[in-house]
This record gives sequence, C-alpha cells and structure tokens, in this order.
Amino acid sequence: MANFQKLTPRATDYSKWYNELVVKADLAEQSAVRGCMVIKPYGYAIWETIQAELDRRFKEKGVKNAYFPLLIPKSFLSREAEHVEGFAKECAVVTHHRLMNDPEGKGVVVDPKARLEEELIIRPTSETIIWSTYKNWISSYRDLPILCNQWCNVMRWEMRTRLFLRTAEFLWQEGHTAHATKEEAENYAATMLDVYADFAEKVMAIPVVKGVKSPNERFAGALNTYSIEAMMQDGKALQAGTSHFLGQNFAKSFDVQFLTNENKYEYVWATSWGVSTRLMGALIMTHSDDNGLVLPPNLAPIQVVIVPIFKKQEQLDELMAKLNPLADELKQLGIRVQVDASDKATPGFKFAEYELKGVPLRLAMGGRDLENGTIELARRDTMTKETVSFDNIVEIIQNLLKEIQDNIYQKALDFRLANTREVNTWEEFKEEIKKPGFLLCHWDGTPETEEKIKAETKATIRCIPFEGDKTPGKCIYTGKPSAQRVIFAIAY
RNA sequence: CGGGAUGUAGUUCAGCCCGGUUAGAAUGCCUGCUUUGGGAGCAGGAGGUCGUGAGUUCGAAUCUCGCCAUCCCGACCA
Repeated sequence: MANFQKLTPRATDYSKWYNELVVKADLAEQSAVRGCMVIKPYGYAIWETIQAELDRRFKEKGVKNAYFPLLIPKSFLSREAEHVEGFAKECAVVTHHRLMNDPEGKGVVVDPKARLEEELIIRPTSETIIWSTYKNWISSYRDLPILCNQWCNVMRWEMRTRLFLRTAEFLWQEGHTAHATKEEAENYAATMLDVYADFAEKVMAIPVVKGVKSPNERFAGALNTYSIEAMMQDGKALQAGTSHFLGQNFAKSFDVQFLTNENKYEYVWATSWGVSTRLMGALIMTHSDDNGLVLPPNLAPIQVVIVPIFKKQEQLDELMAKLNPLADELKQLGIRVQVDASDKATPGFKFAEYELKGVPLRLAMGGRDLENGTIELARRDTMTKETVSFDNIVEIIQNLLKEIQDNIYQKALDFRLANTREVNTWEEFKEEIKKPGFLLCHWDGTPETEEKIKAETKATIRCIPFEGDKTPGKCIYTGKPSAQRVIFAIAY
C-alpha cells in the first residue's frame, strides 16, 4: 500500500482543507503574479457552465451583452464621491505606456518619457466608464431601458487573497441598466436578485437568503444593495451575489438625462448587479467533504464516469463492447459522460481520483458484471454503491442525477436551518456568535449599533431578510425598537 | 501594512543549531516485466544554480542583512 496524501479533514482545519481541495481537485492554483490565480481547465469548465446558465437567464430578462474598456480614466472614478471612496484604496493604476532597455544593461525599465497625461485605473467595477458611455446613448425616454451586461475581469488590490474567495483579479459579470422611472429600476434590481437566487438554488444547489443590506454593507454609490447570502459548512456567511439600486447617483455624476413624453428633462435611474468567480468558492464550501469535491450534477464537467475493470486486452474489448454504446446513449441524452479505460492507474486509484474531483456518479464494470449482466453504481454525495442490472441503467442514471441534485440542495438547506437561531439578549449573542451559524436578532437600524457589534464580536449584518418572521421587537444591543429580525454572522 | 512562521526535486519534507567531498528520503514522472473489483509490486532511469540579491569566509543550503513569495493572527475587504 503506497502512502498518498489525503486532504486535511474539515474538522482539523477548515481553511487548510479548502486551500488543499482547490489545488488537488485541479480547479485553480497560485500564479506567478501576487494575488492572482490560474484557473485550470477543470475549474474553468465549471465556470463556463455557470456562465452559460446565467447568461441564458439574463437574456430571458431582456439583457444584452456588451463590452467596455478595461481601463478607466482616473477622473471618471472621482465623479461619484461615495464610489471613489469605496474603491480608491484597492485600485491598480497604469501610469506609463512604454518600456525601454535599461541603460545599465539589466533587462527593461519604464521609460520615464512615456508617462501618461492622465493615469488609467484598471477597473474595479465599471459603473463610471459605462455611465460616461450611456450619456451618449440616451436622449429620450424611447431610448430606455438599456439592459446591458458584460462578462469580464476586474481588479481589486486586496491585502490578503484566497483562491476564488478573494483574488486581486477575478472574473465576473456586471449588469448595468438604465431606466426612466424609479419603480422600474427598483423592480429590475429585485428581478435580478431573483434570477441569482433561482440560479444558486436550482443549478448550484446552494440555498440562499434574499435580503437587503444594511447601510454599512451597501455598495459604494448605491441607494440600496440586495444580496443573496449562503451559509458555508463552517457556519460562516458568504455573499454570493448582489444587485444594487443606484438611484440617480451615477446619472447625476455623469449628467445622463432624458426627455420624457411630456418634453421634460429627467435624470436616468440605474441598477447594477454582479456575481463572480467567488461562486466557485461557495460551491466548494457548501457541498464538499473530506474525500474531496462534491459537485451538483447540473454543474459537473463530468456527470458520469465509467471505469472498466479488466485484466487483459480481450476482456477490455469485451467490456467496451457494452460500455461504448452506453456512453453514446448517455451522450445523446445530453449527459456529460467520460469513459476511463486507461491502464495508467488501477481501479482503486481512479475511484479515489474521481471522488476527489466530485464526479456525481461512477459506474464500474468488470468480469463479474459481464457474467451477471450487472454494473456497479456509486454516488458521490452519499458515498454509497450498489450493483444493478445493466438493462435499465440509463433510466437509473437519469433519475439519480436529479436525485443527487435535490439531495445536496436539501442537505445544505437542512444544515443552514439547523445552524440558524434566534437570539434575544446581548449576553446570549456574545456566546452564540462564537458558535457557527446565522443569528436572527433585532437591531435598532442604526449604523452605529452595527459598528459597535462588529467591533465587539466581528459579526456583521449579512442582510435584512425579505422572508420570514416580521414581528417587531427590541434591539439586542440598545433595546430600542426594531421592525424585524436581521441576520448576523461572521462573514467571508 | 503590523506581529509570527516558512521557503531545499513536480509534491510533501529531512539536512541548517555546530559552514567542509558528489545535497538525501518518500511520493510523483519515464522505461520494462508482472499486476488491475478501493490509492499495486519489482528492476532500471531522469529530475535540484537549496526563493532571490548582496555580505562574511579559503569555502555558504547552513552565518548576517535586504528583497520577493506563501501560510497563520490582526488591520483592510463595494
């Protein structure tokens, strides 16, 4: 028995488990550039599926894709005061446009004569460049609404980075819409939050809480920020997507007005909304276990892997005569299937490998099965296996993929519910927040109280949930009146 | 950016305290044979300017300093 490196168990060190899993499951790795990751083909395949599913849902809501520049003139960023305040500390700045040979003979240096008249910022988000563009696109109410999205990279110079969860450069989509009325914009922001929530739950099998952010947690420049919040297995909260109602802030900063049908000028109403490669982090930390990744069938690059177990070439031929038609049939049904007939590794090795990579279903067939007309079926989510008749295997697979998708969603939902508790006193809060999970508490609605609670416990308000108990009460910290309970948690 | 730790083969690490031939192990990789129902065995082979730059020294993986990177704890994180 060779010794191989197992993952650090979650109970030993959750953070270490996560870091090891991302690398060992072949999702991503650290690059030569500080804080930036290389997303490997297996990880990128998952991202591509996320993109495809979201893109389809956006388009159903009338959104069109476009592309805006990577670089933003420095002056644009400062047009909206709160916006620049929020992002200034983490911007990468382009100052020159040329290199030259080092006069001292050591490689190349920046050519001091090539300094830019106005520095360019690598986008941390694109509201400013987009609204400077929308100014040219909008003159009448007939030009509205504009519903644009772009898939791109952005850069935020974070102090501490972690693969997928917080990287200096990350991939995302950012939608930017322009509307004639406040109501329409607000509704659109809410609609996109619903799109995110539906996607998270149906495709990623991640249960989320929809809600509105407290003023402290609001996007820089927004009047309201809505978010979907998910609970990771360590009980911490992860913001999985946000949708912002921007009011007329950006329209005013970039002077974007339109003529109404009554021939009056009005400022345009705006939303923006985004999800990023951080969703990959959410995916990993919601479902995976000590054996490796657990992927929802809807996102798995390989949904079914088939491993023939053979001693000699003739036996492999005999197995493949049954397995190849099966694989073809599954492919025709739109199931992502891979047959691994390589002799590079023994079956046991392959089993462990595909478990590490989170393949939802594994089929194994050997001489024994050939004689009996059976096949072995193993599911990743429960780690159970059974031997079934080969004859109706296709139907079994179709049903199981659906069942696994539902099961891991339900498991994650049960976990969240089991780790969400109501807390009514400050003493209780200070104890309970040390344990994993969400705390439903009354809060007086002031930023000051939220600040104090954060300073004392590190907990923040993740959101003011839309659904659930709306009974008023008294703030756990100040005793002042509170309209409803909010979710406090330690966040990623 | 502050405090702590680490950096040696693709990976995980030993060697460093106490400087001295040709820097080791496991695993991975390549070749061959035997294997194959839960991480196979034997034999042979390839692979390291010891993170990087300077300094001390006859001599540096080993001692000193700077820089870079990674991890942990803070600060920061729409």
